[in-house]
Amino acid sequence: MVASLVGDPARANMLTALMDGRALTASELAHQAGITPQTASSHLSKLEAGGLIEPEKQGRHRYYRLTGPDVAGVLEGLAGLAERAGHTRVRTGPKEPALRRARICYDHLAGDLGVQMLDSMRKQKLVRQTKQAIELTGEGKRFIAEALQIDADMLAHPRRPMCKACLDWSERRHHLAGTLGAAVMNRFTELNWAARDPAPGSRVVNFTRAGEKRFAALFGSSEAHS
Amino acid sequence: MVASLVGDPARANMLTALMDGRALTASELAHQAGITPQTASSHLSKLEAGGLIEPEKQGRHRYYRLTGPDVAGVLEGLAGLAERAGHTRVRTGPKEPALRRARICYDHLAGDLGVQMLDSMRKQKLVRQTKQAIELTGEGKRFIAEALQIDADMLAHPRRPMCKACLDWSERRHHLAGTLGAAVMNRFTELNWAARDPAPGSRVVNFTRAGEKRFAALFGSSEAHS
DNA sequence: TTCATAGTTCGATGATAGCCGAAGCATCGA
DNA sequence: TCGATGCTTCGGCTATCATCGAACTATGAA
Repeated sequence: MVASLVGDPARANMLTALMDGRALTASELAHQAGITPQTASSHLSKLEAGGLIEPEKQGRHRYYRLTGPDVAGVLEGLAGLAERAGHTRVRTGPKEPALRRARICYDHLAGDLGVQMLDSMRKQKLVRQTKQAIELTGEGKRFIAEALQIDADMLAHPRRPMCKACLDWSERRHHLAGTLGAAVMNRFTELNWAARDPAPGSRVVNFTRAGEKRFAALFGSSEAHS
Repeated sequence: MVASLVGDPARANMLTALMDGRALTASELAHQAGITPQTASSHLSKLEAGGLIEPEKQGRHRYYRLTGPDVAGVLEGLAGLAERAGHTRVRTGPKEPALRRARICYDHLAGDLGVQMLDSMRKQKLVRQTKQAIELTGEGKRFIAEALQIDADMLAHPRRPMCKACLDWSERRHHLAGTLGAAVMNRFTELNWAARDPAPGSRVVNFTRAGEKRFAALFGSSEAHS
C-alpha cells in the first residue's frame, strides 16, 4: 500500500523535501531525513518501487523527484488532514532532539533556530518571501552589513541564488538557504557563536551561551508569535 | 502522522469500508478487516485520535464513520496512486428483508421506512437537523397536528428529548427517535396503519395496505433519491 | 593507475506495533 | 435480576522493518 510508504517518518521527510518539484540526490535526501545513506538507499528503492518517485542518473549522482504533481497533491492532502487533527503529534525523527534544535543543512542553519531566524527576518522586513523565492530588502542589506558584517554584493554566485527558502524537515517550515544562508552560518562560526558538533558525521550545531544570547537579540522570538 | 494510520492493512480495510459515507459498527469493521474485536478496538481508537473517523454511540453499539468527505477524498487519492483494485466490500449482513423494511427500534419506527420518513420530513422542512440534534419547526408542529393529531406540547418529557436522530443499523442513516418518534409510531398503530408482528420476539412492523398508502402520501419518496 | 566520492547490498540488531486470549464494563432483552 | 451481546482494556507473544556498520560497485578526478 502506498500509505505505508508515506507513513514512515524518514520517507515522509524525504517526500516533503521533494514537494517543491525539485530533484535531489540520494545523499541530499539522506541528509534531509537525518539518516545514513545506506538507510536512505533502502527507502528510496521502496519509494521508487511504489511509483512515488523516479530517479534520474547523472554521472555518479542519482537525482530523485516525485513522479508527478498528483503525488504532491496527495501528500498535501495528507498534510492537510494531519493539520486538521490538531496535529501537535510531532513524530520523533530517527535522531536526537539536538538535531531538531539546530543543525547544518548543506552549509546553512536548519532546525528550530533556523526557522526562527527566517521568521524573524520576515517580521523585521529584512526579506520578502513569495513562495520559495526570497528577496533581501534594502533594510535587510543594511542589517546584515551592520550586525553581521556581511556584504550582500559579495554573495552573488553564477549558479546559486543568494536567498532561497529551504523546507525544514523537522519544523515543516522554511529556513534560509542560498549563499546568504551559508554566509550567515559561516559568520556564526567565525564569531564563535556556534560550532558544528565535533562528532564525525554529526550535523548538530551547538550554540555557545554568548552566541545564543546574541542570536536571540537579533532574531529572538520575544515578539508575538502566531 | 496520518499516513502511518492509513498504512496499516487492517486500518486501510476499515477505512475502505467506510468510504461510502455509511457508519459501521466496531465488530463489522473488525470482520471487514479480518481481525478480532480487540485488535479492531485498538485500531479504531487510533483512527479516532488521528481525526479520521468519529464514533456515534448507539446503545451497546459503536458506529464509526469518516469525519468528512475530505478524508474520503484523500483516501481516494491514495487508492488512485496505488492503482490497485479496491478490496471487495463485504456486504453487511441483512437479516430478514422485512426487518430491513420496517421494524421497531425501542418504541419508534426504524428501517427503510423510518429513514424515509425522516428524510421526507427534512425535505418538507418539518424539522431541522444539525448533527444528532433535531428540532421541530413551526410548520412541522402544524403538520403533525393536522395529519396525525399529535400535540407537540404534550411530548415534553423530563429525561427524554422530543426529537432525536437515531442511527439505523440496516440503512446506516438516521431515523426519527425521541418522544415524537414514539408518538408517531404509536399513532400509526392506533390508526391501524401498521402493527408489530405477532411473532414473539419479532421486531418487524407490518404496514397495512391502507396504512402504506397513507404513509406514502405523507412521507412518500416520489422525489429524487440519491 | 590510484584515490575520492556517490551509491548500493548484506547482515545483525533492536524497537515498534500488530495480534490475540482473557477478563472487565456497559447496555439490552427478558 | 439475570444472562447475552458489543466493545474495551490488559498482558504477553511475535513478526516486521527501520537502522547502521562493513564491504562492494561505479563514476569522476588527479
